[in-house]
Amino acid sequence: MSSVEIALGTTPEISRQRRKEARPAELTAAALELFVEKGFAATRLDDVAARAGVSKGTLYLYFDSKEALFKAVILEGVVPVLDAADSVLQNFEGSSAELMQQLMELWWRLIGSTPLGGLPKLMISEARNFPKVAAYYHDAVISRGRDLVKRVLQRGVDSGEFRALPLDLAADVLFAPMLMLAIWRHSLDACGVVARDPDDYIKTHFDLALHGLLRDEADMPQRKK
Amino acid sequence: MSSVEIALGTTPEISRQRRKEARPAELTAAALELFVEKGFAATRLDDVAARAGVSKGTLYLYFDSKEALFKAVILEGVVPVLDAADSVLQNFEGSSAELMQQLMELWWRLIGSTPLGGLPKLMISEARNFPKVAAYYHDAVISRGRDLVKRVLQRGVDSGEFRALPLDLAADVLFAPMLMLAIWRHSLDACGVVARDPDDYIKTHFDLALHGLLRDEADMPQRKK
DNA sequence: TTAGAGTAACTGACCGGTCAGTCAGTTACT
DNA sequence: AGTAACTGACTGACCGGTCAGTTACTCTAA
Repeated sequence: MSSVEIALGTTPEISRQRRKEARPAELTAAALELFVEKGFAATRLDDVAARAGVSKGTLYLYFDSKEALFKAVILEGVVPVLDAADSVLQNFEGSSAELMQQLMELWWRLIGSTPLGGLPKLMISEARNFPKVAAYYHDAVISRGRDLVKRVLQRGVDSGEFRALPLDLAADVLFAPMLMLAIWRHSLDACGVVARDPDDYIKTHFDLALHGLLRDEADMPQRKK
Repeated sequence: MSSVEIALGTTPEISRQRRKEARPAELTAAALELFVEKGFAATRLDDVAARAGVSKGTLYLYFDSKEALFKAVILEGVVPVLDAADSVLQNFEGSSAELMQQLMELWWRLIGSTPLGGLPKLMISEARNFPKVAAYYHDAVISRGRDLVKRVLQRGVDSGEFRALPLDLAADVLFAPMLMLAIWRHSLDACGVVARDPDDYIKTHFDLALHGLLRDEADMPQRKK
């Protein structure tokens, strides 16, 4: 017994007491993966528990029901990252184009490319089954994210860097390709179909968002034609 | 009995014989709605049958299993529209910008805004549960759609109208906002949250796609600063 | 230091409701 | 009378949720 503890090293308190604190996060992490992979209804709680290394009974020590687990998965996730983004925006010095790029890369690094990147797919799939949770997610994540993008756009418009555009609409349009990239990864890409390179994709998105498809109209007529 | 038939009008063959042909489409239409709303696993076949106005037993006269019904829902849908788009592209005379706008509006009118607009959400949600179906959908719909967009882009590049860009990536980036618009409608929008106006959204997307965010760089320096 | 009482954390067999899938029987048409 | 189309009660597997029992740890007292 005690020999085992010693063999494990200098953290004998890791068992039981300590696990009790870690368990909820372990369980929601396992649940996030499986909900994203299979959907809420098709995920069995036995599997969630097994992936977290416990039995189903233990799961019910920490969450009242499958739905409570789902809520916890959604609620725990993203808010701190939005705070981080907020402060980046606050303190940034430089062009608004650079700022926008920074924020999109931040999002991809901290959310899109991590397990949290499954949340958009999950929320989209289940919104109509859990309208209350969807409403929370909308207020706490979506509209806050949209505001963030809008503020970047406004900053660019104010400085004369960006054209004036309907901010709400432009924010959604500009973020849509990022969301689709994350969604792709957790749906068709995950069953061995494509695999575009995320960095190239983001680069192209950014190039298009800034300059558009058209060749520069101002010097088009001067050249020829 | 026969009085009922007469009362119903001039199509007495509408019952039985005639219905037998119509049934599969009625059932897949009902199934599409419910699969999109609730997801595949959470949809009960009793409900599908009820929405199509028949009993569950009848459903099994036309489809071997729930999974077969799902496949039918996916397979029947979109291919004819892609053919239509193909021929628009073939015969179009005018700028490539106009062509692209035409095709996106066509897509929105014939797919995005109709019940078929739920397919992207459905396929995204279920791809990993039905990798075979996902592979078919990828080949028959996605990569064909992407090729379509790529050909429009190539046309624009050839005529000197568009800048040269990586076509695969640009096609995905440009279509992403359209997909997100359709997905939105069937997830968060459907539980009374937002409701951006689709026409305005598409207009903004198109404006951005062509011109980008930046004010025209060519005459920026000339003006001031 | 250690026996052993006390307890927090965890387990997994079990229960009951739900639902995909079946089929003997019914209905509506020829 | 014959039959194609349809029905809905039924069944068995599955899974969310429960709880009596087990394990691993702590604390106390001799």
